[in-house]
Amino acid sequence: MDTRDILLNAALKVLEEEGEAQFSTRKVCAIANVTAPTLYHHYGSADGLLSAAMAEAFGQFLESKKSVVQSADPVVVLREGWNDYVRFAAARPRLYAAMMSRVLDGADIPAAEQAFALLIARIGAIAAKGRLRPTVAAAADLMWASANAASLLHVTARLRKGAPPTSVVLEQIREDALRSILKPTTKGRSR
Amino acid sequence: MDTRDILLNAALKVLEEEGEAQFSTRKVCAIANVTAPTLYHHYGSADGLLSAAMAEAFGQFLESKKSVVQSADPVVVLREGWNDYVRFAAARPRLYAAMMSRVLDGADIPAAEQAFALLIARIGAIAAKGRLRPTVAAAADLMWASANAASLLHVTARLRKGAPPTSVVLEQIREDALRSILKPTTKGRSR
DNA sequence: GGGACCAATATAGCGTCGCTATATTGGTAT
DNA sequence: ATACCAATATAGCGACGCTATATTGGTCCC
Repeated sequence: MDTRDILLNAALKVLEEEGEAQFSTRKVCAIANVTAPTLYHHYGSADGLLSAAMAEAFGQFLESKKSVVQSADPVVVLREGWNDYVRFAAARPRLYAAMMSRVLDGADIPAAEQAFALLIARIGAIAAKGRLRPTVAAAADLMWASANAASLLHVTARLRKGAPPTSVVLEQIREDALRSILKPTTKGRSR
Repeated sequence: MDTRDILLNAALKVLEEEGEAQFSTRKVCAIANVTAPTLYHHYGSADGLLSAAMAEAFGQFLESKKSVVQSADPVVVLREGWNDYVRFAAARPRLYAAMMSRVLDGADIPAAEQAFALLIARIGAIAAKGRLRPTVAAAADLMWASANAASLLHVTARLRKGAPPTSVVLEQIREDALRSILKPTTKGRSR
């Protein structure tokens, strides 16, 4: 593993274990056993390293979403993608929070846009089968919003008296969103 | 207006106009025409001032929510509260993003907890009329998540090709959430 | 093989950040 | 008047992000 990757992994480790607030170039350099200019040689700035780490996280996550699902039913694919998204946030809450903060800050993260594009493609597949009720764009907004809503419940457990969301609530959010974008066929929710 | 309020307003100005990333004690001090120790005398730390500013924003917002609604129907009250929440995020996206980032960072913000408590109280009023389907806690999670989901659509317009969410999508999110927590009476959604 | 070149890394230090030890002011109570 | 205390200022510390400069260690060309 070359120095560039060592730095990236060190950054991801800090983000995942301590959160963005504790992130610093010095800490990353110490973990990577490298001096400051090395970091700047490879990543240009602290923000550059941060962006690269987020992109890497988003990229890995995207890859897992692409590969895992293998159903012919586009609704199943969409649902599993939703589950993947929320599982990711639940498993690595600090990293998810950092990514969300960056999105909120208005930074453009290519991997995030690719993930959104993948969502649109998957919803397009549903539309192609004539099973979509609203426009693809509206449906994508709805599904994306609902996945983030569910993720937020995981990450902000503390605000809500430390209680993690029940699986019933999570399924409700997911199925509400799915139901509202799908045409009401008899086997609307294939479960 | 005393020095304490001048500092608070300066902080809110920076947050609203430049975002949390540009926030610094020196910048706030410069705007307030005050030196560093004055800030620390009144707020203890940069984080303290930030928290106070968020609390103030949340407090104003909470006050508007308390006062505006005046219906006897608790469902109407809940819906208007939801609308207020989302309108706030849409009108002051940088401030909303900063607040959300702090919640994501795990800080405990009394005003945010009060807002959540108010939500629980309002849902409790619905439960008292026997119109609630799930538990109050589950319903609160659902409504809170859906309001933040809708707010996120406003704030993250850039990620989604710069398109703000359509009012149709926003209403869909809101009514989906309401429908899923209310018992299916004939006049379930009073609209 | 011996320079020429260039990417990679180190040393050292600049400017700014959050924060604080200390001093000075100005009002208030005794 | 004096003592006290809240409020504000001066000045400076340590940690931060970042960079000017120097040194290493390959790789290519002749």
